[in-house]
Amino acid sequence: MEPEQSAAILKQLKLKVTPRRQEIMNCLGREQSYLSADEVWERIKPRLGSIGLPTVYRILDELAEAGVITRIFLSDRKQNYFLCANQEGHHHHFVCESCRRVEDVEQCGLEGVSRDIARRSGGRVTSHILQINGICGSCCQGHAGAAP
Amino acid sequence: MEPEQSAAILKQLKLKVTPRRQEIMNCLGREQSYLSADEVWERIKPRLGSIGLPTVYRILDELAEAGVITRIFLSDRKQNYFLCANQEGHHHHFVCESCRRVEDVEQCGLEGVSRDIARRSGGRVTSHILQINGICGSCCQGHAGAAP
DNA sequence: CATATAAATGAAAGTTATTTTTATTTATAG
DNA sequence: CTATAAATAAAAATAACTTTCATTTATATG
Repeated sequence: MEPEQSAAILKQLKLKVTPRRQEIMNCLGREQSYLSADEVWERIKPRLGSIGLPTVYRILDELAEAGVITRIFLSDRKQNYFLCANQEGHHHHFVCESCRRVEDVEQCGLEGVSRDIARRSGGRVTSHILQINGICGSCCQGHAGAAP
Repeated sequence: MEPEQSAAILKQLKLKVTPRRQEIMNCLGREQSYLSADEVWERIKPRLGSIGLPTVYRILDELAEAGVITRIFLSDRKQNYFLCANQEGHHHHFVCESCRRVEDVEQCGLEGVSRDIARRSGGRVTSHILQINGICGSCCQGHAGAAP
C-alpha cells in the first residue's frame, strides 16, 4: 500500500495522518495474510523507533470499525487483522488454515437474505460476518491430504 | 431441550452423559438468545449445587467444536454461545443487536462459493462463518428509529 | 509562517476472560 | 461389581486487551 493511499484513506475517515497509522497500514499491506496486534507491533517497532502496544490495539480497532481492515476469526480467541489490497466493492475472504493466506471471495449473495429478513419478520439488517475457511490451492498441492 | 435429546446428542459425540453437560445444554436450550460462559455459570450453579467455571468453558468449547452450539461474534471480545432448537439442516443466524434474540436464517448459498474456490484456485473449503446482525422485527416496531 | 486546539500517543498499571495443572471423582464398558 | 478412561474441582497462572492521565503532534486558522 502506497503512503498516498493510506493518507487518503485516513483523511477520508477524518483521522489524522500520523506515522503510526501509516506504518500499521503499510505493515498489513505488505502481507498476504492476517496478523495479530502483537505481530504488527513487533514488525513496526524497528521502523518507528518505538511504539506502545495500546496504540497498536487502538489503531487496529479504529481501522476495523471503519471497515478498512478485516477481522479474521480463528479458533484461538486472538483477534487477527487483514488489510485487503482490494479496497473497493463488497466482498469477503477465504482464509487458508494451513498457510494463513487470505484470498478474495467476490460472491456474497447476502442482499437476498436482507430482503428476506425484512419481509418475513419486519427486521432490519445492519451488517454481516462471512468468512470462508479451508486449504488454499498451493497448500492442497504441496502436501495433498495434509489437511487437518 | 429434553434430557433425552441432550443425552442422545452427547452419546453421538462419544462424550459421557454427565449432569454438568446436560444442565448446560438445558440452560442454553431454554433461551432464545445467546449467553456468555459466565452467564451460563450463574444460571446453572443453583441447579447443580456447585460447578467450576473452567468446566463451563470446557463444555461450551466442546459443544461449539462439535457444532451443537453456535459461537456468536460481538464487538466486545467475549465469546457467546447459542443453542439452536433446530438441530437439523445447515443454516445460519440473525442476531438482534438490541434484544440479543437469535433467529434462524435458512438461506445460505455457500455451496456455490465452495465450488468456485475449488475451481479457481484448486483450494478446498472446510468450514465457513456466517452471521447476520441487525434489529429484529419486534425491536424495530417497539422503538422505531432507536437502532444504534 | 505561527499558533491554538483537538486529537493522538506513551507509559504504567489494571482488568478479566480464559487456560493450565493436578488430584479426585464419576460414567460406562465388560 | 469393578476397572479405567474420561470428567471435574480448585487454585493459580496467563495473556490479551483496556484504562488513565500526562505529554506530544497534526492540522486548521489567522
